[in-house]
Amino acid sequence: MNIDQHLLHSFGGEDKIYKKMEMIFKEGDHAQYYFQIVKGKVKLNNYNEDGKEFIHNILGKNQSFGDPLLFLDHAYPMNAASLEASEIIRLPKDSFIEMIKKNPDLSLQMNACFSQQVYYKLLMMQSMASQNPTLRLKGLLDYLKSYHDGDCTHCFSVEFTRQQIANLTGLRVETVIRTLKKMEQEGNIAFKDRKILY
DNA sequence: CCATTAATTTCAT
DNA sequence: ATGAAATTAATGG
Repeated sequence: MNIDQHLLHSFGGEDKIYKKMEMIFKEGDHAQYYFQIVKGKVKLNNYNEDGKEFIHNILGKNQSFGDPLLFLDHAYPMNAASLEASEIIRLPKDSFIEMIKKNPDLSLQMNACFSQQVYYKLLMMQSMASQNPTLRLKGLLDYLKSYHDGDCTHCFSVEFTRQQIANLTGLRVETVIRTLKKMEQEGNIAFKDRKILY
């Protein structure tokens, strides 16, 4: 979701600065704000029973996060933390609801966003259910590319570290490296420096 | 430069 | 085939 900054401000949205690696909300918290990134990157994650991290998603400029929880009476099922110094607009839940009531078109836009997210999450889930690391990586790449507008082959560059990719797919970093190498040989992906082009 | 962090390789299982 | 540990490369001050 990407809502006009001026509109957010006019309903009481405030700019908040987060330092690198700062917690924005954590699992179990009750949703109180709508969050939209102006600058920086945010990850949504969980830690499994033996402390390994699983990343649900990494969001950037003009993307919102956690908004589904504003419509539910549930605690957050995951954490949100900044990956780098970030600027985020924060709008209190009640004001957010007010804003939507006064701007019905937003409601429609949100439906479109949620639908899109559910759709791609479903595709992701199918890929992640596979034991085959190539399919998991391919699933992630397709998912990431869906956020990206352009549609040329091997020109979408993945700006994540190998470790982050591992945490997004539930694979080990070595497996990611080995599998990516294989995919490159098979022509599925290309490399520019060490970044993936898909 | 040195320190930190990421990528890759090695090695044991 | 997989992951922990060691090594090498890059990034940032």
